[in-house]
Amino acid sequence: MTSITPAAPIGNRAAASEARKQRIRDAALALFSQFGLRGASLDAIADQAGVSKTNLLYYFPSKEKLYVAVLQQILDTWLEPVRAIDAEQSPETAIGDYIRIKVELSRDHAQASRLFCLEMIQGAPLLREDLQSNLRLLVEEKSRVIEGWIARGSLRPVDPHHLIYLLWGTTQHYADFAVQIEAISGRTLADPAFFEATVENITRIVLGGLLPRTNADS
Amino acid sequence: MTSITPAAPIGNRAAASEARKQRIRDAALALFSQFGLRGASLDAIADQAGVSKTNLLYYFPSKEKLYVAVLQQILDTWLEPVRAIDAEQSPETAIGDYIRIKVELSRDHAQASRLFCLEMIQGAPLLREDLQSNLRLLVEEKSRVIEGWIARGSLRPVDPHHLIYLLWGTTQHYADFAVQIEAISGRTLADPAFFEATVENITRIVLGGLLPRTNADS
DNA sequence: TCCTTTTCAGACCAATTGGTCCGGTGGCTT
DNA sequence: AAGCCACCGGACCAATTGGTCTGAAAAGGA
Repeated sequence: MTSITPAAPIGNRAAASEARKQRIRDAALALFSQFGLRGASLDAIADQAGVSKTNLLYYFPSKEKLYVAVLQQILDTWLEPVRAIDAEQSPETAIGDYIRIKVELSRDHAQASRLFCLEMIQGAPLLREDLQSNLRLLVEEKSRVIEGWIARGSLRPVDPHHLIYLLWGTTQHYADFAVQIEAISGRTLADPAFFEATVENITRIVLGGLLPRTNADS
Repeated sequence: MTSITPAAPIGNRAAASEARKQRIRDAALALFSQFGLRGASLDAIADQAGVSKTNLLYYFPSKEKLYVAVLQQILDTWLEPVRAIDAEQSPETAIGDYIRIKVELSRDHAQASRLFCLEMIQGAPLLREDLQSNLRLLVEEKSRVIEGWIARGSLRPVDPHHLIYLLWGTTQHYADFAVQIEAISGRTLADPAFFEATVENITRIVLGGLLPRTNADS
């Protein structure tokens, strides 16, 4: 409790320990994201992490604690792009940037995206509080930014909530349904051309719309 | 094997039997969609269905068989709206109708949507074949319809695949992430006003786009 | 050096898992 | 009436589960 972690060198001990914990978290993410909290066994996680089950339980005192630890590490990463939305930017660049970053996340942290999705499907028993307070406030804040754009005339009228849901749903889809997408189009976000096409098409639909433009509407 | 099911009256016996099977399937859908294949126990399913575990295993010889039976019942329902897309329709009504039907599905069959999502996240080990053959062909067929619209000038250029993914992802989102949406906006698709707002906003964004219309582009 | 604290693993445990066995019960045909 | 057979449930089983206990290396400070 009163231990002062030595700042500079980080004793070999602590470093190795932290590395082990991270290996365990990574293994847990891989298995939890595939089989869920109840579906993944500690044996399998310990095995994949290359440590004994006892050792795993030494670092994380229970399965649920481990699960929460993994989730927590994800959450911040996930909301970061939302926080970055700024009223000073033009809606074009703000939304365009957001789409690109979210698709990058779907490419680079697909497992995290899937675990988050799993947790939501199950009713988010461990995150509900967080959602109702922090996330809600964040969304309200960004909604006002969007409403500002609309009032200023630089965005056509739309309910900010539904816009945010559409952006979330669309971008997450490329991580969570990667198997389906690969089965259908034979491509993956790992393919740079497909990645760019994804960003480009989503952006074009959301910003420009699908219907041809007549010069007779607002 | 050689039994000929009596067509008209359906003996009390067979009717009760079928009713039981359906109750089991419903219970299985509820629990599988929440905890996944490995996370849901046969005990819990039998309990929720109001039958003994032995009786459940009498109708469905193994857990996996039951799981597949439930999935199969979902698949057709799910692809129905895609099949309905028709080249003769205008893209406006075709896409508008599709969005409305999918949001209705998200409202009325949220559990089915979630189970489908779970299966995808896990890599769809039981559906992979189906995806690579049937679904792929269906998507290719509808892609050509969309390309026809574009060629005809009634739709702005877009990659049909990404358009389909966007529609899937957005509409599914309201079922799979219902908890999140409720935590943030306090509304549910069960609320008719919220349902209409959802359909309306998605349609407006996809068809009309967000950027204000200048009279200086295609 | 000695002693405390951290770190780690093998043996073990009670509970739960998917699934089987056996014995019944009630409807339907002959 | 009689017997066949679809139907159903309680007892049971081997395997796996999350988690504990005991005890020993391996540091690190004195």
